[in-house]
Amino acid sequence: MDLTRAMERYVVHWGEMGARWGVNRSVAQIHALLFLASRPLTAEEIAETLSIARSNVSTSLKELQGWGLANMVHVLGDRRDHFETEKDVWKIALTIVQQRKAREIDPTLGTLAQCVTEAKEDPATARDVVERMASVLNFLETVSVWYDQVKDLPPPVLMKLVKLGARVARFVGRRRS
Amino acid sequence: MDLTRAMERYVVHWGEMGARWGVNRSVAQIHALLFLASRPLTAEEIAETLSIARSNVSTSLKELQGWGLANMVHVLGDRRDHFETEKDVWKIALTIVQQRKAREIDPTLGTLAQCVTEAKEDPATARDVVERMASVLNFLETVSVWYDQVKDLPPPVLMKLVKLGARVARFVGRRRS
DNA sequence: TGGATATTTCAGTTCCTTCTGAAATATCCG
DNA sequence: CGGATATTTCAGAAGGAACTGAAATATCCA
Repeated sequence: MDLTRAMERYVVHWGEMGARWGVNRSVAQIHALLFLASRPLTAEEIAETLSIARSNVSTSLKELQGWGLANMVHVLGDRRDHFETEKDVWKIALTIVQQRKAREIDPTLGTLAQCVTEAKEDPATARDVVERMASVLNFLETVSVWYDQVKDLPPPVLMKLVKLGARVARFVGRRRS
Repeated sequence: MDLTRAMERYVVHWGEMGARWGVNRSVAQIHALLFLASRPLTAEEIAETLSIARSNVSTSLKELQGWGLANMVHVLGDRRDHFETEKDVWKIALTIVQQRKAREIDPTLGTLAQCVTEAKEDPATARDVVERMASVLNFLETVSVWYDQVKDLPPPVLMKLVKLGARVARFVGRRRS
């Protein structure tokens, strides 16, 4: 696929952003490309457009599918697999958050809970240390519960919630200043 | 410093979490150690406790200070620099978000704005492509503005906001089901 | 001032992830 | 079936971030 200068810049930047957040650069670039593309793309096209090896595209697409960020679709009369992605930014963001929560936060909750339990039983671990561990656990649990409660809201409602939060913030801010 | 089993596990896990989010493992481990520690630590102590090179600790501490996540303090009668970190999890979280926003989101807003402008002027870039770029820009701007409005709230108020959001979510959820 | 202690810098090494190209496998269709 | 096309797998190469140890620098105090 031909990329205009602006599109190329977008894709490259997205790749860099991904890299900074622990996402493979190729994976992030491919996702950006699929997001911009006006039609599903074949792996071959992706490889050519981004100048990366065909095999790399194959692996990265698997990765994206695993994250729920790319779908395989078929075009009538074309044997090849085509790929597309969700175009609603809010939905994409929610998917990413959901995945990272499931893969990283939830296991962390488990580990931290164990650490706290173990630390409590161990007299060698100072009380204040245990309390700090517990405060992190509590923080992550709070954020986690909150996420589970808002995650199923449709994007427009979510948007309103955000704006509501901002309004409350302004109100509280005025009272404090 | 001596680490109990639970503490060691905590520190190691935190290092791994950091690595997954694009934070240097040593940096994350050091921050976790300082967070747990009941008193400021010297670089030497940190190096020994974590079994990493003294020079590595030096660099990592600089990094943490740059993020506003570690402070140098001095202990009476001790020439060496000691380091400590904020112990309030909410404050730590806000600091991290703030830093990542400043370093990554804000520059991205600039780049995206340029991409959109350029794409709009370029007839070779399809209209729907420009619109998708713009939707990402808009999304990041919304989140950004929201953050700027809530970032100065004291943690307890923030906590209430989160709970309020959850309540609204339940309410909306009930109406929809 | 000079020796001792503490810290930083940096070139080179190590380690790990990512990427490639070739081969293997799968799928399609005449 | 068999040739053509498409996809995946995987061993090795490349590249880059992180780490180390040694040397340089800074700081302190007798």
